[in-house]
Amino acid sequence: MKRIADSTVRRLSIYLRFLEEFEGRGLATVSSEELARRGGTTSAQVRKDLSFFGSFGKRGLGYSVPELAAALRDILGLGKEWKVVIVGAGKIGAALAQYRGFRQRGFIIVAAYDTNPDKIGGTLDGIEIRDMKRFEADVAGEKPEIAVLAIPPDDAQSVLDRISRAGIKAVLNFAPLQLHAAGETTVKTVNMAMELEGLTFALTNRV
Amino acid sequence: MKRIADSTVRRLSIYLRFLEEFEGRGLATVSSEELARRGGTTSAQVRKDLSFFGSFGKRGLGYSVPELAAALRDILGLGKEWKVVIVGAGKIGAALAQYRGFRQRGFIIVAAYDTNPDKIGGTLDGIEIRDMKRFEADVAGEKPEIAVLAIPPDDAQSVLDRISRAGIKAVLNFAPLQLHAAGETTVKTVNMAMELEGLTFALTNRV
DNA sequence: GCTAGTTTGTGAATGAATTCACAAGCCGGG
DNA sequence: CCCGGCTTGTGAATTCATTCACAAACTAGC
Repeated sequence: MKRIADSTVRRLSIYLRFLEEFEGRGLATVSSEELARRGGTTSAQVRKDLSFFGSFGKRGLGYSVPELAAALRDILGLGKEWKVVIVGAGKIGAALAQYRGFRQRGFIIVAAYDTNPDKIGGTLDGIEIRDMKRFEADVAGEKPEIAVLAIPPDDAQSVLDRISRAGIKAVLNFAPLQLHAAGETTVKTVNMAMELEGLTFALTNRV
Repeated sequence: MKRIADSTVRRLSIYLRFLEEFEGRGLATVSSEELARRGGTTSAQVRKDLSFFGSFGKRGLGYSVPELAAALRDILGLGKEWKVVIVGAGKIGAALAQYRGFRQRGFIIVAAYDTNPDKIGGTLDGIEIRDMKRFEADVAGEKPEIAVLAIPPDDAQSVLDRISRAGIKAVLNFAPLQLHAAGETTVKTVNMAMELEGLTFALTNRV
């Protein structure tokens, strides 16, 4: 398979969000022009993005909303449920545990892990907080596909290695730190400090 | 000023993080090669990124750690303190309020806003939760430069317009939604669902 | 003060992503 | 069943970002 750019995948997510809105409103078809307007891009971009995966529209008509939505869900791997574990039951972990967007899209949070004895045994919005000591054994049994890393930066790299060795191939990292993924593990980092600096750069270097 | 790519600005943030680590360890100089290795890029990329802003190194020697750190702080607009308001005192707002990385980098959270009477008057990690009704008047007086938008998606666009009209030119958006910025306001969106879909795409379309 | 060994800064070359532009295909009306 | 009006899908052109490669500049050692 041809390599697909990250930026393309991000846009597919955006298109899917609008398609689901249109689905809810019962619209039957949509044009690349309409999707582009909503998503802040161009119609050519929309068509090019889709063309990497096939041909989903009808000339003169546009795209069937439910068909394109289904195709995008399939492309993005949202056709199945994914099991997620949260590593780190601090404030960020807590915010993520209660985030409704997860379940809505088929992400099932199976457990949270921490090393703090005061937290272990408690719950986070109904999700069990387990001892990190059990991590490897639990992963071997439950086989979650995705880990969310929400711990302070100091231990983040070593815990990532542990997650990776346990066999989890996808990690969403919230530690404010550049992590190096081992083997075939994919890491996406969400870094608020970096986004903020993007803003201050824009404020400072205003034309 | 020549337009600088987002990707360049992100890398500058990363370099700065390493430089601060080196500063803490008392290292005097660093080469583009070393910065590249840590940041997961190439030495040519590091030098090119810096070259957009000037010439900071010494041939044969590398870069002075404190000098380059200072230059990057200056470029990224971190030389001053920025006042931040949090709009939405839910779980995400709470997680952000206690995030130490903010203050560390000169971001002062002046207040949080909400419409829920049960929350108004309370605090979030020592930060006052105010009635959203006061928003415009407060902004006119306190002049915060940055707003963090942490509310459910339904009202996000209208609240963004309100923020923008109140005169705030930079918004960090956590609502899972594509927002359209009015006028000269810059919006950066952090969207966990989108990042997760990047991961499921990678898991699904593994080569 | 000369030489060997580094490392920067930057044009030129390459590679990647976006935009252009238009033929091909579809619909609806008469 | 043909025509006019749309909209897709996609090569070609363009723009943007990264990598290459090397002269210029510096240090250290002798």
